[in-house]
Amino acid sequence: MSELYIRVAEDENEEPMEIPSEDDGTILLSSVAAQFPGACGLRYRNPESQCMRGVRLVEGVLHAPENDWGNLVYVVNYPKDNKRKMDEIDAASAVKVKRGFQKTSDLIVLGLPWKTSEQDLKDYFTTFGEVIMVQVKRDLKTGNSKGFGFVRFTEYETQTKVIAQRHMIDGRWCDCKLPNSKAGPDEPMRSRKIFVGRCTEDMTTDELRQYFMQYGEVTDVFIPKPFRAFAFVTFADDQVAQALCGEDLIIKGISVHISNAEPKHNNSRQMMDRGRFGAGGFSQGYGKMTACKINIYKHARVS
DNA sequence: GTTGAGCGTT
Repeated sequence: MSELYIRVAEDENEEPMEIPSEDDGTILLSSVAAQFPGACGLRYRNPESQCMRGVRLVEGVLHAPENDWGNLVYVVNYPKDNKRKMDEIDAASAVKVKRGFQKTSDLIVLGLPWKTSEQDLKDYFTTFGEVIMVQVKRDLKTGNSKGFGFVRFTEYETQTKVIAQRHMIDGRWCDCKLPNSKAGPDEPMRSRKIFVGRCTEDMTTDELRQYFMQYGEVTDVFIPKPFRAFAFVTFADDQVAQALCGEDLIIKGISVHISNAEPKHNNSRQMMDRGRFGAGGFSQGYGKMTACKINIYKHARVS
């Protein structure tokens, strides 16, 4: 069995994507997750019983049912579909967050007509959902609009919908985007990187990547050399990283402890950037920081 | 009194 592709889809009715197998006929979970970030497994509909069946997953490797992938379309499993142990609830909710339940943030509205008022904005955006706040940015002296403003919705779904389309406001096409401005008080600085304590020397970056993939897209794994019994894992989504902090996870039978990765202190540019957010680099109010610091100082200096 | 890609006085 070699150079095989199996068809995988997000949902039974979605268009499948072909995923390559390994030489031994297995499929790596990482191959699936490369196309479907956050995927933690596969399932398929058994043609005989018409029931959904799970695909065997061992150490990040998916095994063909009856040693033959056949011509079926396999469906991606995400962690939120799994029954989870209590101590994994935080991680599961992290994925829920990743899959839609998120705090809203201010959106910048670009291209407003000069005449558009805040009331106009509110009237327009209320047609999409409940509006918390609108602003039109103006010249302080003249009071003239600068042609852009901000809006914030109650529901995250509304925000998603509004970002996805263009808007005709008072006769001009406008765009709503996530601002690239600095993290404000409503959007605290959050690391996408976690500190993985109590690692053993036989854990490889690949294995850590395979393991943490189940919680969300992993963008980096770093194991300091020489061996220092900890590692760093960076996720694409900071909320996944944050939700894992404080967890004790079992990797290769070993209980590792997850905590916040302290920002590096040997980079002047980062120090400058973090200055805006306070001395620690993170916003106040993170109860888990203490445990995190203890861990870091106990093990080693972050470098 | 103008303008048309951008990024928010408090």
